[in-house]
Amino acid sequence: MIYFAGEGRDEFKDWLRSIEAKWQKRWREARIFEADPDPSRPKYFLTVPYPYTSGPLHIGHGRTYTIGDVHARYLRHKGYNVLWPMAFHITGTPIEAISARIRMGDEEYIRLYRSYLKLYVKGEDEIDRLIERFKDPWEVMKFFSSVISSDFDALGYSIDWRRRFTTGDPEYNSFVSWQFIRLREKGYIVQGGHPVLYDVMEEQAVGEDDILGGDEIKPGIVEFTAVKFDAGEGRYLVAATLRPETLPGVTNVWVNPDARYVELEAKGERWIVSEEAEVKLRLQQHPVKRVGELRGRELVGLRVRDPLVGRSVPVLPGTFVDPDEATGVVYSVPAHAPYDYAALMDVKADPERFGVPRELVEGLQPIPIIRLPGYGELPAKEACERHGVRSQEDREALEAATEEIYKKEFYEGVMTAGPFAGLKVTEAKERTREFLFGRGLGFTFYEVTALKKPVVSRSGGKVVVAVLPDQWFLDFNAPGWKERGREALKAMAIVPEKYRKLFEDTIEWLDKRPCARKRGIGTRLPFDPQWIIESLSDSTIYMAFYTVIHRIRALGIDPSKMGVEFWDYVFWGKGDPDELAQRVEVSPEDLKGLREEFEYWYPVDHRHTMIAHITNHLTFFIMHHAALFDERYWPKKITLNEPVIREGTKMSKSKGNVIPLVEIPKVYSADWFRLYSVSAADLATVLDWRDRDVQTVGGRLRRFVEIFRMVAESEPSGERDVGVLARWLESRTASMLRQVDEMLANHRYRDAAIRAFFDHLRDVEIYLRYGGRDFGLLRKIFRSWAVALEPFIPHLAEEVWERLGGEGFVSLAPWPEPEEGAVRPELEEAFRVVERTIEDVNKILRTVRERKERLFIYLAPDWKYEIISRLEAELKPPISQKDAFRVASEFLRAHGKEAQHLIREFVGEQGAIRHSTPEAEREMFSALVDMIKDRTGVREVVIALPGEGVPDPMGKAKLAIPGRPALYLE
RNA sequence: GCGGGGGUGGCCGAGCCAGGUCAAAGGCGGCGGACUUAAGAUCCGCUCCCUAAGGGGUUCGUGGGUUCGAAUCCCACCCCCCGCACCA
Repeated sequence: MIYFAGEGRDEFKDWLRSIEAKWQKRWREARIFEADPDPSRPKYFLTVPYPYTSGPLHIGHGRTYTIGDVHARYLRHKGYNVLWPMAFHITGTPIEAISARIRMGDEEYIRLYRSYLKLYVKGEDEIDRLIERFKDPWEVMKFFSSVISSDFDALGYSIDWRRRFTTGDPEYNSFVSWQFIRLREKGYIVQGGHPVLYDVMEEQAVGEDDILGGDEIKPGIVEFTAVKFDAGEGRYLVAATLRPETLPGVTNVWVNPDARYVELEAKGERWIVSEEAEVKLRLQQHPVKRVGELRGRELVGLRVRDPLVGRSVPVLPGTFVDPDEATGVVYSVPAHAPYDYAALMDVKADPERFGVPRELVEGLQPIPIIRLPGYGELPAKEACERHGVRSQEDREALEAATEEIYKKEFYEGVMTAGPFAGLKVTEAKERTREFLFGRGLGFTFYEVTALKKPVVSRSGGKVVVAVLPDQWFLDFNAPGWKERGREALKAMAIVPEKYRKLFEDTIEWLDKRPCARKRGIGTRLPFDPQWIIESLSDSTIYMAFYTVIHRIRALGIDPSKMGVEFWDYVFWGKGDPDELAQRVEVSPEDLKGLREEFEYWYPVDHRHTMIAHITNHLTFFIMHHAALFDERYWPKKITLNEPVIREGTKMSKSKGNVIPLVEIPKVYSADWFRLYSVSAADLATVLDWRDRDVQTVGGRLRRFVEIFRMVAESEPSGERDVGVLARWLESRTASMLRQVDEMLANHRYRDAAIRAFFDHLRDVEIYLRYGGRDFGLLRKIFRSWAVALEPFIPHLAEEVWERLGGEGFVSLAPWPEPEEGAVRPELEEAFRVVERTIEDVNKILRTVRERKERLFIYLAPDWKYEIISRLEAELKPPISQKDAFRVASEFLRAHGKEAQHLIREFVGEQGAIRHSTPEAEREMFSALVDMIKDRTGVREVVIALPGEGVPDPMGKAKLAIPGRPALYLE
């Protein structure tokens, strides 16, 4: 029979793959996962975020989608009409950037994409052809969405593909336009200034992946405080600092003597800054005009006045000053800034060398203004000494010293001078800024920060910070929005619950968020079409789009005719459907059908994804639903899973240890992967992909198939096994069905997979080895077992189901509900009693280190079970000996010492004596004699039932207690 | 720094919310055995320390506390990981 596993490993894998392909085809042909409204059944709308189609997915994605699929499949068994749709995300810059780089001939990228293509297509020619096509972003997206959907099919995901779309489709654009128009009407969208990284050459904003060195140098934006030092006659030397609170300690101002400075006309004033700063000021929306140029050294000796305490200080030369950092002018606080301290000492030591008149610097002394625990008056001096700073050229040592002082003073320092004396540094900093800004004496100056400078874009342009004056924002702090968001969250289930706090905090922390960019793929802002809606902002309520897109397409509605009224009607039920129908050129019935389908499926019952999405996507998902929909359409539940790592290390492109999803069915198999990825870790645990463990799961899977083969090929004898082990296995099956049901309902996927597959497989093995061979019974068990296994290993389950004569697809079979009384706890406990006894025997054997041939097992007499039942019924911990003796007094009278011994045992264990019924224990021991022999290695096992007169040379029998028979080995 | 999550036996990892059945599931690794010409696969046993009969001792980051009883609750401390945005 061809579908059975062959002998070798590869044959088994081949067989698995062949049945997987077979069932995938059958599911597709029978369209069993296409979900349509059915008022007769409860609906369940499950979504997992659509993938971004810039490259192949990996097993981390696979874990998340598999969990979603397991849940969808489980709920179909529970009678739900389950909708699980999928689409593809193409919005934003990455896909466009890929094409741009391939067009530019970027070797690194071409190599990367060739390696991706190799996963899917054969032949260098074909790869070349595709790379050529990838110069068009649409082709990138088309290719990857197509292969990703094949990957999903190959893993057996039960997706309704009719609703598939991409976020670049015209219908989607119309939908997102509606969303933004309505958000704006509600006052949730505002416009304002916003700093961004900006390529001076290309004259456009850049993201991290547009920057050379990309993710390694971590480019960012930092806020300096520009401080205007009055040079008289309307001229100001504009210094910039990260520590405005140190202004009271200023002793001088530094300029780089060799750098070029410019004098700018700004708001009726003259500002002096470095030449490099000029363009930055302009980009940051300061209208400036160059009116003069000068060398840094020309400024030396100039006296300027600080705007806070009004001290007159000289301008001095500092070679450490970088003209390309902020304004290229810094003020000096030698008491608290190591650079300033070192530079000041340099100048004072040898003024001539710096071309400074001695009298200009002679009197300059550090001015302490911050008290710092653990330091003296001059923390900067101490830090310089500790780090071995010899001059202002010791960059490395100075950086270290600066970092030390900056951090310490920021968090621990207290001002001792100036208008904010007595305040903490953090507070003084804010107050100083307010003071300066309020009086026009300072402003925020944005600068690029990075681990390595200079920061240059991939196209070679210098990257600076620009302020966009007309950036569009989602204003999460708009009146009422957050309240609704909090309410929505409150009503929602979060699984695992421990992540709820993070959602709550994220909602609080949300402020204005830029929601559009000038580049990339996506939907244009309807009210300002030069902007393209940013990719997280256009993916917040798209689950609603799934409910109708397939119908819109089937009806052939022209996207350009839809307009806001169309979506108002579909989602809000607003407007006159007859009139609208005419406008979009469909029948009123068809239009109403759209509305009805939306109403049927909404709200989203369940969204599953990875925890990384909490602080962005998922919170927006909640917020936008809160903004645009009625309470009854707010999402009901979010479940989350941690990521996947491999052999203890993170997967990353650079390490080359990423396992692409497409390889899974080739190297392993769909069911194998599914079973492993669900059983190897809880939702809240990082899944460590270990090949050793994966192999173990494969081995178990194979064992399952072998047993199934035996069962399926067997001729049912017609004779029913009524032995205790058969009854035990039936009970185990019933309890498995109950437990797995409950576990899956509560998203305990790992526990469910272990119980349904591994534990139950072991039970079946035990039955086959030590019990009977009632194949009729086993067939029955396999049939309900197949349903419980179907969410995890759907292909194998279908095979089992079909082979055993199940009707239709097991994927659609109802969950088997065990009859009342099908679970027999006393049998299951009796089995455990036997297992524990085996452990005891082995412990004895190990301790005595002697070969023993024969094992006597003496079971306790009925009256001992009666004592225990009585005590259990009447006493709860803490249990005193006195109470126990009182409760069991009649037994004490009847059985004396032996009863006393038992009661003491009970008190000692505080009632925790695990046992079954006398009948079950006796039957089970008798039935499992062979298992006891196998596992202990003794040749003969004698089960001594009470009163049977079995020899008891050591008088052990009286020590027997319920759940723990007495033992004698000889 | 702020916010969040954690620290369990050689390793990974359950248990902790609802304290007792916890020397602590399961897997991996290791050791021994069965099977086999052999290897692999599979199966069985063992795998903190002591122990010549199922016993005892010491363990769940560290130190205290609550309790008849703590891996589980409380306090303090130490250490690790993640997020801090306009980016998918």
